[in-house]
Amino acid sequence: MTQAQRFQGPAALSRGALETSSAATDVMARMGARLAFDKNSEIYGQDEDADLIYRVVSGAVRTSRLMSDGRRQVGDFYYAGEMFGVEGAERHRFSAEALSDCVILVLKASALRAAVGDAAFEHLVRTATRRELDRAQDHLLLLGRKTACERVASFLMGLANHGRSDAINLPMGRQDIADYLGLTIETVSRMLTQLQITLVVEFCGARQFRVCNPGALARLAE
Amino acid sequence: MTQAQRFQGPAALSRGALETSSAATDVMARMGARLAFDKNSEIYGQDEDADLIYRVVSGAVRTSRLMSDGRRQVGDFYYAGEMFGVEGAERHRFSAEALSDCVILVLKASALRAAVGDAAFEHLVRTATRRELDRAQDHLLLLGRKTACERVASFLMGLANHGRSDAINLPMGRQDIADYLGLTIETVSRMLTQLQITLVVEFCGARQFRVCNPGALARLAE
DNA sequence: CGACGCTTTGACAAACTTCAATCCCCGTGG
DNA sequence: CCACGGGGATTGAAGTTTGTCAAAGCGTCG
Repeated sequence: MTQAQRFQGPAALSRGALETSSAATDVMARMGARLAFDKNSEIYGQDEDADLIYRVVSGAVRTSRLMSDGRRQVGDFYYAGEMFGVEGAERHRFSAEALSDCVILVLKASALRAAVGDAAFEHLVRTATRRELDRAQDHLLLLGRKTACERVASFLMGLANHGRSDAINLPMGRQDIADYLGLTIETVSRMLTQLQITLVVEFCGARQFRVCNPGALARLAE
Repeated sequence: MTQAQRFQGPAALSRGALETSSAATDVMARMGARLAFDKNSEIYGQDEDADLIYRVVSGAVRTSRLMSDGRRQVGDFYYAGEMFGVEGAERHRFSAEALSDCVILVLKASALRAAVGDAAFEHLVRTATRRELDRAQDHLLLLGRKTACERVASFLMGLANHGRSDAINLPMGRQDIADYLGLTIETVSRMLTQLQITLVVEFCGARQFRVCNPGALARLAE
């Protein structure tokens, strides 16, 4: 919350695909603080206490870890409706930053626990941690064994499966994609043009695309 | 347990660094089946039910995931005293294989739960899942952003910190190391000789080494 | 309209992989 | 005890992929 900009009144909930249990969702909407973060501002830092629970209302968030020389690994991206910062740990191992200007619901873990009960809270933490682990393990295979083209294809497919509309928006810049995929922006860019040339996807502007050949994309992503 | 070779009578517990709570450890030793696995045999398969809890008695274990064309990513290695296969999920996302001939304690999760109580069991699963996630996240940075040399150095340092003796044994072959680090065996080999030439480590045979310059190793590993 | 930031493209360099040959243990059998 | 055989490990040379550096293009926002 180091960079919180302003409070906001209650607003309609967005409905993400990876929603948490509705009881916890309701409690967060009712009791949580609605904070606005500017693009690229830090939501929580590496090694900070993990005693808060976050949920994206609007905008998008990335988690990342830095090496001392500035190399960065992006852990994951979170979109409207998704919970983040819940990994069952005392302290965060990654920091979280706003990908774009965004609104985040924040609630103390202890408050949520009191509101929904121990069992429901434990279950929520367990589910969230589990989901983080699953994603990290998929990510491991991607970083360890996939080619640049496969990585980019996997990434686009993940986004495409996430949203349900035809035209898919990229909320993040090339540098964020590159740091997520373990590549450079130039390589990401080249692979994107290659996927366009081969008619797998089509871009209208740098931040919006459509999948033309889902089969080919899936085959490339493995 | 598809490849279990023979049952063994109770034996003294080994004491790994990453031991589970002693209550659970005792229960596993008392109630768990002691199974022997031959080198490279499968302990559990990808997408198998995760209703068993495993603990390495002797030998070592790797978890891995295969792509359809044979590329492999090793998730992690587990040594004597360590628990594995506990990720809080319904099904395993990685398979587990014996790195060497080894003895594994196996117990049904439901039996452990009944024996130690719900709270202790939940805590154990939560802790184990959390540890998996931590390791996966470190691994992510390694695969996404470290050079071949840094990866090998990180790997050797991890092993060195694990054991406490001066001479450290490598229970796995070069192919396993390569698949863990997202490299080829040749690159691993080259980096190992480079680390020897620069007097960071010293090998006596392909499977045993000593850290000569811990500071340099840590610096390389970041 | 102009400036700035982000993205794309190109040429070149470096890192890593591939393929192939050789080496080195290490256990086995004479 | 020593020679032999075999699997894993190392080394070398060449090739491929990806990264680096630099320039140009494109869009957006004052």
